[in-house]
Amino acid sequence: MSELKLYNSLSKEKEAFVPINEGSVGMYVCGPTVYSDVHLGNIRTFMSFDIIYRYLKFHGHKVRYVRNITDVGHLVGDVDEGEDKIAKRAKLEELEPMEVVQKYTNGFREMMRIFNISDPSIEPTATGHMIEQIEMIQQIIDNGYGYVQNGSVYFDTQKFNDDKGSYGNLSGRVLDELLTETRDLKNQSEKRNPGDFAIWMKADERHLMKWKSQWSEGFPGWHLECSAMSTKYLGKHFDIHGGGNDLKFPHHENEVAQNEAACGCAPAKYWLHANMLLMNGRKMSKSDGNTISAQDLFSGKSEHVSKGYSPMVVRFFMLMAHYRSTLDLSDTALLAAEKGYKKLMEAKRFLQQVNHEETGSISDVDKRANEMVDGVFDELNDDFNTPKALARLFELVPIVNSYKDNKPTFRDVSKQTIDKLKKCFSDVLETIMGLKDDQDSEASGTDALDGVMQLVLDLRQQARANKDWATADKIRDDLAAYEIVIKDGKEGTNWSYN
RNA sequence: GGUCGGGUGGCCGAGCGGUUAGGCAGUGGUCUGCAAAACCAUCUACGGCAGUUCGAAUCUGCUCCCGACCUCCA
Repeated sequence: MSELKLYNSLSKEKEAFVPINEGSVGMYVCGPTVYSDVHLGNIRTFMSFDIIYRYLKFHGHKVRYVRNITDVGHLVGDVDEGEDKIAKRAKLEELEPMEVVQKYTNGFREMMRIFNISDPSIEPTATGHMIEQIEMIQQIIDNGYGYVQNGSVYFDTQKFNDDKGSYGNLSGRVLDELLTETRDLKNQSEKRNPGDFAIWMKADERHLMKWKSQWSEGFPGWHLECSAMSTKYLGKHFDIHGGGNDLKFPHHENEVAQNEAACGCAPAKYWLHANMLLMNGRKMSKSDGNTISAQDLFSGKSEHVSKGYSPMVVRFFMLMAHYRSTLDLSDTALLAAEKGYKKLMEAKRFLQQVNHEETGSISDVDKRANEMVDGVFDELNDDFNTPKALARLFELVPIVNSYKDNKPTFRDVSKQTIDKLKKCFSDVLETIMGLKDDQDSEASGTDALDGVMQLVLDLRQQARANKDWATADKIRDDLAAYEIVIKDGKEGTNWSYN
C-alpha cells in the first residue's frame, strides 16, 4: 500500500506524513466562535478534519486532537469597532456573555453529534486559558517582539520580520505590501507600524468581557488563544495544524509569528487548510447572510432546496468533493448525493449480511476486486482524496450487486474476496468517513414492524400468485405513503425505507 | 488596488502530459404481470486565442469571466 501524503500549505507541496514522535500525533484545529448558530460552512471544515483525524487513527496513530472554542476576543467589523462579538450578541439577546457562549456551544456540540463528527480529545476555551495567554504575551514582550502602548500590547511585525525573515511565509504575504494596504483600524496611531497587530487590548468601561493583567484591564488579541492553547496541550512543536482557508491570513500567519516570538520555534510541521463551502457561487458566511441553516436543510424548508436531506446525506455530499476544493451547494447536487449514498449503503448492507461459502478458486473477479479495494486506500493516502475513494467504491458496487443477483461469474468469487469487500466497505464508509446507515436508526426497535411487513409481503405474494394485480399494486402503492418501498427481485420481495 | 485560487459534458465533481474518473440526470436494451431496483450498453467535456510537444483538459504566454484573502469569519 502507498504511504500517506498530505498537502502542506507551508511548503505548498504534498509531503509524506512523518510524525514528529513516532506513534503519536498532535493535531490542532481552530474551532468555532460561539456567537451564533453553526452553519454548514463550519460543519464542512470540521468534517474535513474529522476525516483526517479518523484516518490517522485508522492508520494506528495515537492522536491527540485539540479543537478550541473561541468564546471571547474577536472584534466585530466596521460598524461596532472595538466591541466584542460575543458581548454584542449578549446585549442583543439580553443575556450574560457566558450565557451566549453556553447556548451556542451547546448548539455547536449538538450539530457535531448530528453529523457524526468525532469529539476532539481536548476542547479548550479561550476564557479558560487567560493565564496562559497573559504569560505568552509577557514572553513575547520579554523576547523583544511586543511593546506596550497605553495599556495595550502590540506585536512588532517589523522587528520580527527583520530578525526571522519569516512573516508571511504561510500566507504568501509580503510585509512591505501589507504596510501600504492596511486600512485605518482602531488605535492605529498607537502602533509603530500599520502591520502590527494587538495581542492585548485595553478595554473601555462598557466592555463586558475583560480581565486584569499587568498592562491593563482588557482582553487578549484575536490570534493569541490558539497559540497559547496549542502550546499548552501539544507542545511548542507539533504535527498538524488545521483550519479553514479563510483563517490563513491573518489568523494563522500571526499565530506562527506569536509562537516563534514566544517559544523560538514554528508551531506546526504540517499546515492543512480546508476550502470553503459555497452557495450561489459565493462563500457561505454567517457574517454576510449567504447561508442556509442545517435545520432548514433537514426539514427542506428553504428556498434553496426542494426537499429535506438527512445529515448523513449532507455528510456524503461534502465528502464527494476534495477538502481542498470549494464545494457548491445546490439542490440538484444534494439529490445526486442522496441517490449515491443510498446505492453505496445498500451494497454495504448486503455485504454485511451475506453468507458466502468458500469456493476455493481465485478468479479474475477476485483479482479485480482486490486491486480495487487496495485502490481505495491509495486514494485516501493521497491527501485524503475522499471523492476518488468513493469513486473506487462505486466501481465495486456492480460486483456486489451482480453477486446479489446471483450471476454465476460473481458467485465464483472466493470467501477472502467477499470478506475483504465487507471489511473495505465498513472501514471506509463507517470508520473513516463516519457515515452511518440512515436505515439502521430508522428501522431500529421495530421487530414488530418486521413481522407485520413479512405478513403483508406474504399476502401480497399470494395475490401475485393468483394474478390479482389490483391487490398487489394497492399494497405497494399504499405502503409508499409511509416511505416504504417494495422491491420484487428474483429471490423474493424485500422492502426498505425510501 | 495588492496577493492567491478557480473556470471540466444537463448538474455536482475527480484528474493536472498519453489511459473509462465517479455520482446524478438522459438514451437504448435485459429482467419484470406492471413498476421500482439491479445489470449491460451509450450520448453530451475540458472559458477563448496562440505556443511548446510525437501527443495538452493537464505545460507556457496573452485574454475573458468567477471567487477567496487583504477587516471578525470554517
